[in-house]
Amino acid sequence: MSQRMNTEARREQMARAALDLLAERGSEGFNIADLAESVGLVPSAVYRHFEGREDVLDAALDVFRDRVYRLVDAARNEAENPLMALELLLTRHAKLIESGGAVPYIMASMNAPGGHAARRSKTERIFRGYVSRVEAVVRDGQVSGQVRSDVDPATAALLFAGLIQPAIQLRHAEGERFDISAHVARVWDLFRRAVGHD
Amino acid sequence: MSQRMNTEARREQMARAALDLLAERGSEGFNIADLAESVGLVPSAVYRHFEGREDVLDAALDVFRDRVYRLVDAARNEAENPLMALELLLTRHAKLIESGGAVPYIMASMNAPGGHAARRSKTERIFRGYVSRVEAVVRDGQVSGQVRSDVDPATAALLFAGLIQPAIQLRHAEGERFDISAHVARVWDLFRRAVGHD
DNA sequence: TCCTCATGTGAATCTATATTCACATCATAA
DNA sequence: TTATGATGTGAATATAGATTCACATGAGGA
Repeated sequence: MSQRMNTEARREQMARAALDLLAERGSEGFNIADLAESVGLVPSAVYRHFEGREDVLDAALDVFRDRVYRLVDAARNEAENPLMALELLLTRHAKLIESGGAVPYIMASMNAPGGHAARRSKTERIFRGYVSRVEAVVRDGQVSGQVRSDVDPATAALLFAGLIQPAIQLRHAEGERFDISAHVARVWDLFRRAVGHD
Repeated sequence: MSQRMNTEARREQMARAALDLLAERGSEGFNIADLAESVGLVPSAVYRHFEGREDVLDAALDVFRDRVYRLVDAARNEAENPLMALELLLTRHAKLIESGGAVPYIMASMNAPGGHAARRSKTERIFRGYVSRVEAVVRDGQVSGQVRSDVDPATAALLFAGLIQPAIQLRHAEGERFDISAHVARVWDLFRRAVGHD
């Protein structure tokens, strides 16, 4: 028999493992058997801790949301000023993508139609939460004078999200051949010119 | 019995229908039974014209690719100058998304991991083809002097793709509430400032 | 007109997964 | 030490969906 674990710890472990699997195969390729195996258990054991497949995906999304939001908040706290916060955030996204972390994939495929309605609306909320956090940083930038006041913060926040999204696709498709950090550095210059003072 | 049709016409019809279904439900939710019904046939009839599900998806991607590329080429031909070509292309993307056309969805979910390897590499090629067409327009812009020469065309092309991608997500999630044409107009100003002079 | 092939149909079949269930085993509290 | 509830296991079961197959039918050429 495998190592026993109380259900709270097991849920946590499985949610993280599920997120990793989602990163590799997407929700389409995700299945209970692989999840169970990845934590050294048998498929039926998953049902000791989750109501079913959707419940697992829901928990994985919670993990995802916490990680992403933490990433934004950390960048905001650590940087000296709002623009540097966005730059830091962008480079950290790139690093995560390079290391194959789960965050990037989900961010990119969040929009997949089909699938469970509740799951979709959850990913929608997560994305909006992300964007509104970035939007807040943009507003900070306007207060500090780094960002032009005629820039619409919501628009700039969506543009920021767009800096990384196509790069995620290419990275996923081309792997190492696509130097995402280098791309991000170049596109950051464009973004700064777009929102900053000349 | 349903209307008979020769296999070439039927394949074409089914490929288009498949693309519409993909737009609604994604590849995860796409199934042969619904496809058959949407053209007034019975599931097994699909196999008269396609080898199987993957073959259908492949054909749908061909339709998708042709439409997208045509969109870029048309914008390039119709506009007076490269920057206006990009603006026209962007607004047409927005229109397509508003009308619920299939193009936007696939563009957005193209990166979904999992799934058939051949299909993935096909979507990758399509995306790269799209980006390199946009890249060519950017180069034109540099030649004509509208785009700064220190801008990397590949980077700008990816940024351009990023203008529309997050908007697709929001549109998909929020529907009518998200005014994508208005957003696109605002983000275009940012893009022009990023790549243009002054 | 009659034949034959291409196309359409409905009923199987096959397969991958999720899910359930009866049973086993371990931790721990009394 | 023993009883009990929580966790893990392996063998069913259930189901959705793709795929196959034998048969039907209609259009067009001999």
